[in-house]
Amino acid sequence: MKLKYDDRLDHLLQSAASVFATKGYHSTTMRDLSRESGMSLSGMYYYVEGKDELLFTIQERCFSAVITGARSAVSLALTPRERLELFIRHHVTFFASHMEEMKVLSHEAESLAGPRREQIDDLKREYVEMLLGMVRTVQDGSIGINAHVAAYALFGMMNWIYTWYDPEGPETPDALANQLAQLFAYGITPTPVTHGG
Amino acid sequence: MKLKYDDRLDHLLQSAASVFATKGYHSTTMRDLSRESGMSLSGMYYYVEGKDELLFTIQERCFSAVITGARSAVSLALTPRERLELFIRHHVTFFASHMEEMKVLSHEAESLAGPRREQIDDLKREYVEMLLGMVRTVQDGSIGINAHVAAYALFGMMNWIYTWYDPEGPETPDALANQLAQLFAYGITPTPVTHGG
DNA sequence: AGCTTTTTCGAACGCCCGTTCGAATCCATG
DNA sequence: CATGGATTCGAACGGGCGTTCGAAAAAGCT
Repeated sequence: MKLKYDDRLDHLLQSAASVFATKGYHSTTMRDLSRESGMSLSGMYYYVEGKDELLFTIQERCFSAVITGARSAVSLALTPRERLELFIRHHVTFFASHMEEMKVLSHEAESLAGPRREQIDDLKREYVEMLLGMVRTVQDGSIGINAHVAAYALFGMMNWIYTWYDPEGPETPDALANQLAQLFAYGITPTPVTHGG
Repeated sequence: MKLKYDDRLDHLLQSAASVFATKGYHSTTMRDLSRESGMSLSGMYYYVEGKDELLFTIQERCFSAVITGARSAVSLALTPRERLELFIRHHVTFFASHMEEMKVLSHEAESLAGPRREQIDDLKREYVEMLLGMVRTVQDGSIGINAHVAAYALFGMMNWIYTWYDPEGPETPDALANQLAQLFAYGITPTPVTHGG
């Protein structure tokens, strides 16, 4: 039964992500996490080095999943535009179905320091580079909006989700993803032709 | 010399905004603020009730300035589209020229509690309602992107600025504002006609 | 059963936090 | 110079924080 350990760790990480998302990393105490996870205060230290390793592991696992998922989602695209659209839809639906972890990833980006912070920043660079490439390809040399500006604007409208979106509300994650993809491609102006998707 | 008091308070608020923006509200200690402002630890309490009043006042002043500025910027518009464009340009340029306060406003939205939190939330509702109205008017009954989704997506791409934009960098605040306005209106696809600005 | 390894946890430690308070200092006036 | 309100601040308090540690308990093994 070596699963026991991993299960307990997963449970702790899940509880921690939930509390971090609600109260914020710095206002969350180890005693909060103890209460939420059902473990004793000292018991948690059997699974984790300390509070910051908890945050790091949540962010690292979540970000890795996002990147892996994005690569796989995008791989099916036939055109640059479709690649971009699939990237957006993956990011948004992943976000909507992992709100707590994604909020912790987005909102607590500056809460880590040292090597752990750098490791997460490396993942971020990788992910940003991925989108930047797609934006450049779609723009294809045309000068209009700077690729960096466009990429960060897109991340902004996608990551801001955690401040207002309710997955249980009227807008399904898929519908939300579609609207953001369309908005980024064509703006609020209603598209003349909705291209299959 | 009654200006002395107001000047000292402004100085304290400015220092606090700077430190809050850099370290985050909860990781900032009153001793940090004492060091940055040059006042003594206990001396600050002559000007302010406590740490949370400091955050509240920063947010309240900043948000009020944003709303007032937006109203005035928008009042010159001739068409709904121009209203929206002026709103965006005002928000982005204000953001870029008050990065510290705006970061504190955007990033520490959940750091207050109780009546103070509610008062800031009231301002937020007012501001969101303002944009929502403009979006609806521009859309003019067309069904495409939900107005709420569009409005929050726009706030997302504008407020995300604090995570990546460097006002001293190659992109001037005005240029950034133009690009975001264009992006929201027409998407990444280069516009057939760039309308004045 | 006994022995070893894994897992739990109560109790405590040292530190730093926000805040208070009374005394010291400043400073415009009489 | 004397007076009194405005302003500053050193020192301290109580409390909560992250973390540690050694012993207890549970689980695995022969």
